[in-house]
Amino acid sequence: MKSRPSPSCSDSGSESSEPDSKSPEKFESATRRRMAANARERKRMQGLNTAFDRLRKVVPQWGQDKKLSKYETLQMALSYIVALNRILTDTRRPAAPHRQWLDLQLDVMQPESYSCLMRYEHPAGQEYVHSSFCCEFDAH
DNA sequence: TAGGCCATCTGGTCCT
DNA sequence: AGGACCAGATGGCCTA
Repeated sequence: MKSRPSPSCSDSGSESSEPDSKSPEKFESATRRRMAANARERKRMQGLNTAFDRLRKVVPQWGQDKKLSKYETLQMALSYIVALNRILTDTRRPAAPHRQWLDLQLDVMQPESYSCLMRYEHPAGQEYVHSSFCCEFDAH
């Protein structure tokens, strides 16, 4: 959890404009609603981040030192789905060996999609990291 | 130090 | 009316 920036008014809901123009009751009510809305928004974003974390776990990743950003995660998921779909629909190929997906993936991915990842120098140097994909193939 | 990424707040809009 | 969702603004943290 990060420290809260709280630009003007942390959790209190700013209501910076004319607090005197409302009755204290209304002002309090508005403040409570704002705080509740902030809490809901926080919870919603936490749920979204949880979903991103789950997505990161099932998406290929080179190296474990740096986790994919949200944008990179979405790009990788998209490319991954396309690659898997291609494996499934390509009738000319025999069942792909475990690592063949990488070739397919890089084949499918747009340069702008993976350029941010290429610093990992995958093939020669590092072993790409992915668990669920191999599990999928092991299961079949 | 600049730039990227992120968490949080906030106001607007839409829906129930 | 109130909740969910969204996008913009803001400021903190981290890395090159």
